Amino acid sequence: MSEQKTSSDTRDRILDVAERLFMENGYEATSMRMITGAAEVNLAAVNYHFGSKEALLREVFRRRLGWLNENRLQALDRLEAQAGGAPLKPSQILEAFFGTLLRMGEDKALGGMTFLRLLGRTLTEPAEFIRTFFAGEYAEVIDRYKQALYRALPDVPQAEIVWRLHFMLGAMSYAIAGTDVLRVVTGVEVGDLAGERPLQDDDTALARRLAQRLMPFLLGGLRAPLPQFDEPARIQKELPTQAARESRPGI
Amino acid sequence: MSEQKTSSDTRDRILDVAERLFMENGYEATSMRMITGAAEVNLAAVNYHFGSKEALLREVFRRRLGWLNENRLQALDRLEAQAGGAPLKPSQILEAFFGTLLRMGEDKALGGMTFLRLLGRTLTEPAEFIRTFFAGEYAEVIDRYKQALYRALPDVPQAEIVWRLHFMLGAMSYAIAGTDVLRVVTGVEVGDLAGERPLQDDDTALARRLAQRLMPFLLGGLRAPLPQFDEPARIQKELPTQAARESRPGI
DNA sequence: GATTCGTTCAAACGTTCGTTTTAATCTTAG
DNA sequence: CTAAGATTAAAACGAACGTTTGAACGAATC
Repeated sequence: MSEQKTSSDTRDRILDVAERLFMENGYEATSMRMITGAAEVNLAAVNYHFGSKEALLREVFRRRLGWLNENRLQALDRLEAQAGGAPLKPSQILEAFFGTLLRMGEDKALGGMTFLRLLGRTLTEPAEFIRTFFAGEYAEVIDRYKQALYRALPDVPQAEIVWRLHFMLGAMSYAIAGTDVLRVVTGVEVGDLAGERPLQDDDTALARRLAQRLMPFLLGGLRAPLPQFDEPARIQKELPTQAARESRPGI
Repeated sequence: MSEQKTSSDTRDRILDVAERLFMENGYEATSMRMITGAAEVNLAAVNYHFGSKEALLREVFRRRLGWLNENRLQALDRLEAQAGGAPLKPSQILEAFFGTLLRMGEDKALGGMTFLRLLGRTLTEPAEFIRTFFAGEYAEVIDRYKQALYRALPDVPQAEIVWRLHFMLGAMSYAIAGTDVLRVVTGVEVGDLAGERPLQDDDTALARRLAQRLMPFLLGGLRAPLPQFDEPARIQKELPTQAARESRPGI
């Protein structure tokens, strides 16, 4: 029961370095020797402290996602308590979900933009153990927020809400992961491209600006008119079936 | 057997198999032996026909992106000719850009959803040779469409348009790549999750449904109200500076 | 029939991978 | 201090990686 409270310096240095290198190179292209070399620890230290490379990646995420999803649930709890049973506004829900994440990008102690970029890229990684891990980590949060959106938008078919949640996750995921792509390929900053003043290489400013621009976009997409189908007419409004059995990864 | 191998038979089988395996496993996690084994060709055939594994990946994309971006430019040419000098409607521009792509998902001869998923996933891969390749392939198309959007939305700061283009690419990229993630992790189809009738395992239907739902979302996001900045006031409308020096990957 | 040339083949190349082993070192409670 | 356990160090493991080699094949050309 008593956790070993070693708080090993080696352990934390490995996690910090792995977080950065996985972000820069991807999981497969990052070798144990690159990690232990950059962290200035022995090669065997990773297997000693974490067991395997896969377990290392999981731990890199666990220490961040634990905080993230806990705070997301708390934010939703707070909003629902304030509303006193009434449905929330979509903007409140998005702010709680995406705002909590984007605030991590401004805080170096929570991983900063390094972790956000890693997360954005890893969500599209096809490796099975990664998808399984994310599905488990996100199951509760996604389900809670989906239910909140169902209540907030009672006139929108639930299938449509699921799709749009999917789209929103993608916009944010790619926007985060892509800013670095842009930087590397072009050598300029996103805001800089269209004439804005350049960013100091301060991730805090990037995270804040990203949040300010992403939120209106997501809200506009979420509340867009429903699509017109060219297929034979079919029921647009589904029952709130308990089909919420699924769990899926999201950012 | 009467089946006769033409000189390009091996080459095409390698490309088709590589396209599928890169999509399923990612570039790094797909070995030459997996590819040549599944294609039932000799291990050395890849290096003989393409030169290297990197060159193989580039060729997998080149044969599809050539068609895609050519058709995108033609679609834009057609619209601009019809408009006779007047700005296009944002919906027309999005339809030309994203619609052309999504139509590839409905056509097996153009790669179908397999290629779309591969594209969506590869765009976030951090390997330098991949980013460099995409930047070159997309430079002209992105620039043309960006200019069209500038003209279509003269009151929106160009920096904002660049950001929103970025968001739209992300929503589409992740939506495509994610449908398979969803299928594998949960064993159910996206539309199925919220009570819709299940899809026959027909990628054509998935591509069409995706397009019908994505387009209103993107349009809603593109036309959303501009963000309010909490930073000191600064100029919102930039000059059409020739900062269009950059080229960047997009889906 | 012999020659040529593009293609396929089996085998091996050297390197790097994640992991394991065994010993040395550090930390700390009795 | 000493014994015991936790951590680090150095070296090696077998497997898999992308690539190269040199010979064999097959269908045209002379």
